[in-house]
Amino acid sequence: MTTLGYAILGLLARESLSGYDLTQRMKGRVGFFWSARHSQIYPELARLEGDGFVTHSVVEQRDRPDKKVYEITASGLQALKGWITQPPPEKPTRDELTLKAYSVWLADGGEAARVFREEGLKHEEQLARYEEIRARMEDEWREGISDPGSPQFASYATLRRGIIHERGYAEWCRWLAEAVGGEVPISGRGGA
Amino acid sequence: MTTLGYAILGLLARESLSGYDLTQRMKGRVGFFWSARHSQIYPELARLEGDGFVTHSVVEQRDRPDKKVYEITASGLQALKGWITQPPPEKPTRDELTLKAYSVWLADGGEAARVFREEGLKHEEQLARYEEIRARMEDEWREGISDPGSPQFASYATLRRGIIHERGYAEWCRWLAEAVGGEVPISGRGGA
DNA sequence: ACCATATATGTAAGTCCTGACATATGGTAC
DNA sequence: GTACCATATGTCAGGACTTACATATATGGT
Repeated sequence: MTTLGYAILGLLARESLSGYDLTQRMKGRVGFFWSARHSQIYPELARLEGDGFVTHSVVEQRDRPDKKVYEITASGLQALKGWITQPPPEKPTRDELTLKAYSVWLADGGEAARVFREEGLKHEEQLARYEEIRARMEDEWREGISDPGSPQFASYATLRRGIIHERGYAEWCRWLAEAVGGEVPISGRGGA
Repeated sequence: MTTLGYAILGLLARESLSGYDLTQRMKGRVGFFWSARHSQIYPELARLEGDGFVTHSVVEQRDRPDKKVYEITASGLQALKGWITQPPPEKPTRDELTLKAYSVWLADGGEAARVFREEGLKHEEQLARYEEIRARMEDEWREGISDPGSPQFASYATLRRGIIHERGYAEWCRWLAEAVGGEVPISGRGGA
């Protein structure tokens, strides 16, 4: 089984979905640190069905094309449960921005500061979006997020991972931008 | 050009190295958030040479096989410099442990706590190794790490990224292990 | 003599993933 | 009418990466 397979099973364990729905879920990586395109999802669903981990039923729709709704089987649920508590194989971290930082000594300080400041902003924006979702979760799911047996708790847990990740990344970008460039471009302080 | 190509150029900009040396550098990801095996490095070196970004000279050795030492060219250095200050394409984050967390509501609390506690420990150990290197750097390179134009500074910057990453990851693992399992196995407290 | 290890350089098969190509239904805007 | 978009499902070519295969030199151990 591939990790993508477990990602799909993880979504289907919460609710039955079509390939199209799965694709939408895999795009918005909120609360879900994995992603895939439909070109990967459809063949994987076929494989999962071949292995007996999911089944599908065709749902006819009036105002849009028919769809295949996939449901997780008992066998699929068992496979998923077994996978969760197995230590993941450690994969090498590949981060292009950090790789750029490794050669930042060759670059112009001002230009480098601009790049790291911009990237830092992106992470701060993502952090803000996550914090917003967190506030909503803590407000609307008060019971769910305190019960480790509920899917709401699990969603909250991945969201916390996202928040910590973005916070750390943004902090590092700010520090590096400051260290290489110094001057922040407020109103009339042209660097030239 | 591939990112791997820039990774290699980034190393060669600091010192000339053989394919074997590059492979060793790419294994120990300390201060360097990228990795590659020799089976990727050798063909990439050939491509870089074909593009005129590196050149090699054969160095004969008495007590071991001869080697090809690669040197970055002016053209290679230019390409590298241009790449550093270009915003990196955003790639989806794929983290298998976080994906497991997304389905943790299905798992046994005790088993899940064990996994996340163990993974947390790994990150704490890596953090300790990084902190050790940091202490040595701050001690031995006092001038280098405060000069953004020195390779020492760049190494220090990537190390800081590593420290922040491991610290955040370990923190999250501890929190999650505590939330799903609670009881930490001290001496004689069998969970059965 | 034989074996393992470190050094040193390559190739090949297979997997995962991306981006592009491909097709079809029905609604809305012009 | 026609063009575009959202829905819906697929295939295919190619790139990046991993694992395994493959070869060669020299040292040190048994």
